[in-house]
Amino acid sequence: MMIDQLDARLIALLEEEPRIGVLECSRRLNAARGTIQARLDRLAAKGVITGHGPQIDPAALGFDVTAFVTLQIRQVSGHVPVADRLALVPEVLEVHTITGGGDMLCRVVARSNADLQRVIDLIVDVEGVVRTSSVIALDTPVPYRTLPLVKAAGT
Amino acid sequence: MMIDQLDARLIALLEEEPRIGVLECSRRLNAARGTIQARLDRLAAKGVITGHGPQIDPAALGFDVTAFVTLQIRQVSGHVPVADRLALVPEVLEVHTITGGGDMLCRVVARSNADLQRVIDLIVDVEGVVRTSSVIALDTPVPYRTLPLVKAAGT
DNA sequence: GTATTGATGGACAATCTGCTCAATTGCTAA
DNA sequence: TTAGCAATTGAGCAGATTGTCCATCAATAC
Repeated sequence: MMIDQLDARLIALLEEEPRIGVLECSRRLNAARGTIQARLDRLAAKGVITGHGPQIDPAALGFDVTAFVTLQIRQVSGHVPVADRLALVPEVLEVHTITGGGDMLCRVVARSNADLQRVIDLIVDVEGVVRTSSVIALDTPVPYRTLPLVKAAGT
Repeated sequence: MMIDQLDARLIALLEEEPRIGVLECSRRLNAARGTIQARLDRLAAKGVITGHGPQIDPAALGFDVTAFVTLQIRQVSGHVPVADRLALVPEVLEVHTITGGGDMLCRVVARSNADLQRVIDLIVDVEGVVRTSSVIALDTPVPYRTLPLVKAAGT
């Protein structure tokens, strides 16, 4: 879907100050309230904006350790049942299937390095998982963001 | 930081239906409005809730391809300048330093596989980057989520 | 016994929302 | 050029929500 400058500025504005309402947005962007409302509805309808939920920092909850676990699975049964099992582990935040022989990559968090071992054991125990290899994220110089992308996409 | 059941239910509620306000939350959770407001303020103050901005789906903007690029950097100058340069690329959504010899892992998106080549070239061109190896995310059986973690953390 | 913290219920004015309407603008196609 | 369509605009309205007070109360810590 194509978005224009107004959309991009709207998203950027909401990203920076989410508390402001539609009316305030319209004032800041020099547009009518109806326009802003229409834009937001469209962006939501097209799936660009998937939600407005609160963003949670796992580290603030005590899950200081983030790791990326690459796992090799048995090809026989496919990856769906494996993904379903992985989804049951709360510490698994994200699962992707990736190129390179039906393997998967998942992002996990844990309370400590020792706790990470427990989480990894949970993953290894999943039926169909053959082997895992994990790397620990030491630091996150660039935390997840989409703003630059949105600005770049705004035509 | 410790959170209790009420906090967890509050976050879960907002995650599922972000549009509802504080008042509606208090009704659904059988608590006073002031309580909910205080909880939200505290969660925000403690850094558990980092923001309420709109969540953007890069795929809906035309960035259908997601890849994870592991990169090896020259140790000499450290990773900070490299991260700074990577942050300038809009398609780079996230950068971590990881275990395994000062390497980095970044998540990138692109409009197509051909476009991914362009993005990777941008990364390779960054001063200090020695080599890259990337895996493409074919599917995402479990998209990024924190809800199960929050529920598990709620004491 | 006495602070302290968090929860509660109530109140107020000011503001915002959802919704509708009619007029206007900008752009496309005939 | 002109007709037509989609988007934008400005305006209005009733109802709901917000921010911000306050006094009270229960549980906990000192």
